Amino acid sequence: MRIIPASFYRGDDVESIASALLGKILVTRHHDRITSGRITETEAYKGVDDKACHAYGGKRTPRNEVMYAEGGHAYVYICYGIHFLFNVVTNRKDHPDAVLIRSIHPIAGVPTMLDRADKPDLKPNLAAGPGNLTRALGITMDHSGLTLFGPGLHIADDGQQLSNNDIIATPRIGVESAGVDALRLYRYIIRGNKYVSGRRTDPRKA
DNA sequence: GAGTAGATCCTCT
DNA sequence: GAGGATCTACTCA
Repeated sequence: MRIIPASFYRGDDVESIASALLGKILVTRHHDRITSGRITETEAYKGVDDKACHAYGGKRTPRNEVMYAEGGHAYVYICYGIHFLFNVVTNRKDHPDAVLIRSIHPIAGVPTMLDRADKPDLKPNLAAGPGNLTRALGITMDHSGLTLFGPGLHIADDGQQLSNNDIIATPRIGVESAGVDALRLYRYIIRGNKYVSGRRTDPRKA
């Protein structure tokens, strides 16, 4: 198991990076409590040209400033006032691409995750969906701006390989206000994996 | 099993 | 003051 190097995040093809992150291991350590899980669902957000992206049109605010940092940083923000959402910043400095990590398959520290999520036993939704994921892993605004190579937060590769057949691309969730950009196949999930957010309504049906 | 509505509060305009 | 990259419980078939 090795920590993914900075070069992995600094390419300019955020779609490739988003699909390549599937199967990798996301690890957090907080007060010596280690929690980790295999990434099963991601979404690509393609910088200034993507209407669903916080940096669309070059928008730059204190909140999204981290997106303009060099690839390999964590971008965490609060959504709907209650959920933390965890993104991986990609591309070079001043190119604000990001990959939203939506779901993991819990591996290490399951009791800790259950404790944080206030759930009695392990179910597929323990860390499925971006809000549930950050809650289970203990990710908060304190993690925003950190690099993904430190002891408290990193993404590792345990050598597992996924073929193109194992990966499904779908439209992203919850971004219908982004018009045609909402239809782009920028969401990636592992085929047949239970540990994926189970939103039951398709935002495109309307 | 599928669809709907309410909770909740930060950020930006 | 409006809107948002969500989640969960509830209702209905």
